[in-house]
Amino acid sequence: MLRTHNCGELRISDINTQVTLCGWVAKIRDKGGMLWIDLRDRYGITQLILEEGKTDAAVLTNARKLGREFVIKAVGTVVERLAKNDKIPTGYIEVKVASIEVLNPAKLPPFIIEDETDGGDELRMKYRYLDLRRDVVRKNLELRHQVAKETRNYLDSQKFIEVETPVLIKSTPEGARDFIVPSRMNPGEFYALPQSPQTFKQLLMVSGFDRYYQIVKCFRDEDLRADRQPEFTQIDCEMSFITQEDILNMFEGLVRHLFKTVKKIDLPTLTRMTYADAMKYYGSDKPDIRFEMKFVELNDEAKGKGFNVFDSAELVVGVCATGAASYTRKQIDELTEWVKRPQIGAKGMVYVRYEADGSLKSSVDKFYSQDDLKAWAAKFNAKPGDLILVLSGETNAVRKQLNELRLEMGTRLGLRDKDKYSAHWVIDFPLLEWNEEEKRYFAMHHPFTSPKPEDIALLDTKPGEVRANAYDMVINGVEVGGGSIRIFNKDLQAKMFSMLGFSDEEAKHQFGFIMEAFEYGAPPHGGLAFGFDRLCSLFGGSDSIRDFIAFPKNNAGRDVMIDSPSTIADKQLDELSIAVKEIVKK
RNA sequence: GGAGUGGUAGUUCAGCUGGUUAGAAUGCCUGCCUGUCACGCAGGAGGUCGCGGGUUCGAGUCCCGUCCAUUCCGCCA
Repeated sequence: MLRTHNCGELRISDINTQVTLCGWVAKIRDKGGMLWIDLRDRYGITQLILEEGKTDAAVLTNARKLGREFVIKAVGTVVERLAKNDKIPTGYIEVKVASIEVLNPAKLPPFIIEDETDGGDELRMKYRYLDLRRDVVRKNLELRHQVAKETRNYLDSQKFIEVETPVLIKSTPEGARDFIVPSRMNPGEFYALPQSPQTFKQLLMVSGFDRYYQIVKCFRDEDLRADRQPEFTQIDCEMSFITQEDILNMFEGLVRHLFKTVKKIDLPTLTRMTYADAMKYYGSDKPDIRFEMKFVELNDEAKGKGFNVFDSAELVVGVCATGAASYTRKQIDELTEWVKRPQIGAKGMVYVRYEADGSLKSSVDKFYSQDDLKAWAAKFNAKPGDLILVLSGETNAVRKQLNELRLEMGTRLGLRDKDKYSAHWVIDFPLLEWNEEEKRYFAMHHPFTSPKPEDIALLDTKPGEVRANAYDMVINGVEVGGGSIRIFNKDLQAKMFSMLGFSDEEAKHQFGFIMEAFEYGAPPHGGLAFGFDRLCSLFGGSDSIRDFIAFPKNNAGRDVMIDSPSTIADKQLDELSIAVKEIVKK
C-alpha cells in the first residue's frame, strides 16, 4: 500500500501519528509564509500544511510548483489545527508535511472539480472521468451501489437466484427497435441485443428455477429522454406458482425494503388503482398521487347552456387548484397559452375563480349563471380561494391535456416535494391496444401477458376491452416497474399471437422455442421488472437518470467521451459481409 | 420526423432598438501576504461571438440555411 490512511478518516484522536496520504491536489492556498493543500480522494479531504522556517525549504519550494489535480503522496504528522473547520469531518486536524512526492502531474482540468462546478453538462460528459471525481456525482454512484446491494439482499432472502441470460439474442419485430449485431460466422444473419430477458426468464421458470432475478443491462434503439437511455439497467424478476397478489406483495416488499435501508423511510402500504380509474381521475397510467387534484367530469353541468365549445365536446373535465384563486388574469392567460402549446395541444382553457367573498368569476360568465357555477364548484368540493380549470374535447386527448395541466399546477403550487414519496400500483391494464396506422392490435405490455380469465370470452368479440393481469408500480408519477402474469398454455399463447396478427408460420419462426417449451410442463408464472436507473434517480431526487449512470449517452445516443458510435474499417465490414449505403458514407 | 430553448474568454454568463477598442465573474499567470479553508490584495494574459450565406454604410445583435447541445411530442411491447 502506498498510503497508511485515506483522506477522510483522520481525526483529533490521530494526533502525532505519522501518516502517508495519497490523493489529488484539490486546492492550494498559499498565504506566503504558509501554504495549505487540500488533498482529496474518494473518502474526503485532508488539509496538508507547509510552513516557512518549519518545513524543509526544498519541500516548500517544490510544493509551490504543484498544480490542481496533481496526484501526490504526502508524508507527515497529524497535528491539531489552530483554526478549526466545522464544515468537514477532518476539520480539526491537518498533516504537517515532511515530504511530498509527485506521483503524476496533471493538465489543468477544463472545469472546477467541486460540488458547485462551473462546468456545463456537455463539458462534464466529455470529461466524465473528471466529473466523477466530484463528490455529488460520486455519491450518486454510491447510492446506486447501495440500491443494487440491498436489492440482492432482499431477493436473496426470499430465495431468488440470480441467473445471467445471453446478450446476443434473436431480433423480434414486436415492441421497441432492436440493436442489431452482425454475425461474422453467419454471413447475412444478425443477433439482437435484448430489450429485456423476457423469454429467457420464462424458460427458466419452465426449467424449475421458481424464483429468478437479474440486475441486467437492456437495450432499446429508440429516441432518448432525460429518463431514457439506449442501454439501461433493469431489476428483472420472475416467480412460479404464484398469483398476481403474490407478485404485488413480494415486490412491494422489495421497494419498502429499499426505502427502509437506503432512504431510512418507512414507505406506507402501496395503494392500488385500476388503469381505468387512473385514466378517468388523473388522465395518466402513471399518476403522481403526492397530491389529490383529481379530475372532475362536468358533462352534466356544463352542457346544454349554449356554450358551443362544451356542447360539442365529448368530455368536459377539470381540476381544482386549491388556493390558486389569487392567480391574476395575466397568470391565467399565460397558463392558457401554456396548455395551447403544440406539445399539450389544448384548444383553450376555461377558469372559474372562487372569490374570497363567495362569488364566482369565470371566463364563461356569458353562458353560466352564479347558480350554474355554484353547482360546478360543489362537484369539485371547491372553497373560496380556489381556482377551477376546465378543458374539453375528445375524451382521450382532453384527459392527456388535463394530466399535463394538473402536474404543472401541482408543481407551481409546490405539491411535488422531491423528499416526499407516494408509491402505488396501477392494475388491470388493457391487454391490447389498437394501432390506427397498422390497423391491428398490439400487446400493451408484451405478447406473453395473460388476459384476465373472466375477460377471455371478450377476446373474440371486443378485444380492446379485455383486461390483462398486468401491473405497474408508480412512485411520484414515475413508472418504476411493471410486469404481468404470463400465459403458460401453448394454445392460449398461440391465440395471442394470432390476435396480434402473426401467422402460424411467423409465430413459429419468432417464438417457436417458447411455444415448444410450454409443451414440456410450464408452471403458472409471472414477474416484473424495475427500471433500476429510474429507481436510483428517484432515490437521489433527480429527474434525470444520467446523473446515476457512470458513463451515460447524450441525447443523440452518443458517448461524447469515447466518441461512439463510430465508423469501422472496410476490412471489418468485409469480414461481416456488410455494405454501408453510399448515402451515409462521408 | 416535429416543436421549444441555448451556442460570446479555459469555464459560467451579460451584451438593450444594428453603431467607437465585445464586458463581468471565476479559472489561469506574475508579485505580495504566517492560520487559510469560496483566503485576501495588486497587476497581467486570454475572443474566428458554433459554421456558411444574406440584408445593411455598418451584424455578436436582423433574415435564411446548417451543425452541436438540451427539454418535450411522436416513438419507447
